[in-house]
Amino acid sequence: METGEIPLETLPGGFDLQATVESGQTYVWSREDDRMFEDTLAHGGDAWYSTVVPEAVTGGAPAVVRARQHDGRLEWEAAVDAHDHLVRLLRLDDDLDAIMAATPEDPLLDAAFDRYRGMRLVRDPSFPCLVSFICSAQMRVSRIHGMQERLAREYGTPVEFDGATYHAFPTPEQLATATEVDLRDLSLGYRAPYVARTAEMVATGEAHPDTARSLDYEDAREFLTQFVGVGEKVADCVALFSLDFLEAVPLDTWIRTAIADHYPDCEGGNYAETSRAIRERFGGDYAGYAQTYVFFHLRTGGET
DNA sequence: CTCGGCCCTGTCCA
DNA sequence: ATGGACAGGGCCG
Repeated sequence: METGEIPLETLPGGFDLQATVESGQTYVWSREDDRMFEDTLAHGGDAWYSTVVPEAVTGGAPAVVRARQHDGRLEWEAAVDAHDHLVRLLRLDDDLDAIMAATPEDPLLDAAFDRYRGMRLVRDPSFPCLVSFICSAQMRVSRIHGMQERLAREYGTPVEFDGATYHAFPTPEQLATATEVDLRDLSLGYRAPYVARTAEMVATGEAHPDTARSLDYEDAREFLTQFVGVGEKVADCVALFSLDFLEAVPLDTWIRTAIADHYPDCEGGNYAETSRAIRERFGGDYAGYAQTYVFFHLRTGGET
């Protein structure tokens, strides 16, 4: 096992591991203490979290990475040198101070940024991100998380680490072997055929979410909606949480409520129009950061 | 392009 | 105990 630590005090804008991985933007991390991801962060912030870096990223075997925030450092244990993986997955390369400075002054944004100072966006591997947000339709955080764990256990490559067995998220090829009925048995409900079809599309080479990286933001969102089960909202989630489009603002029910209550002039006739207006209001290039803070602030009972 | 009906399922609450 | 509302949408006509 390799170990290491990343000092956090010099990191611009700081870091909050628990808020980052439990805020509903990523479903590839789990708590080592097996506590569920709840709707609020009730359980203290120095727990160990783990993820399995997929083979598509390592270029070799999937690699278990474990990390916890403790005493001003991000400590890690892994099968490989995990430093670069952690920087990439947890966006430790973002200058959070600069991002907040580039975001307009606004009572709601200020309150949201204050409440979870140090929370960062994530940079998930694209296929797991795509599948988990297809599963997110009309679903709570803890249940989405449960679905992803069942998919990994059932179809993912088992990986031994530190005396325990972990499971990588299934590759497109592995997941494409699942039938709609198989996935309904894992409680995916009406999302089962969407996941099966999308896995098949990626496995056969019909389309890959990474292709959207080379497009302009709005074209990328449009490109991503070709996957079955992916509308504009889910496409925005994949663009923001995996493909580095930090300007993407997923219009979920929480943000729609915030728009109605705080920015009614941003309500356009359709998704694209509203999205453009609120993106502008949130400062443009890093509007997705503002969205994620506001979303989490409101979802966890923040005053409006 | 917009609209409404419909979809699985666990949890919460009357 | 038990039924209806609800939860971070998308598909189809």
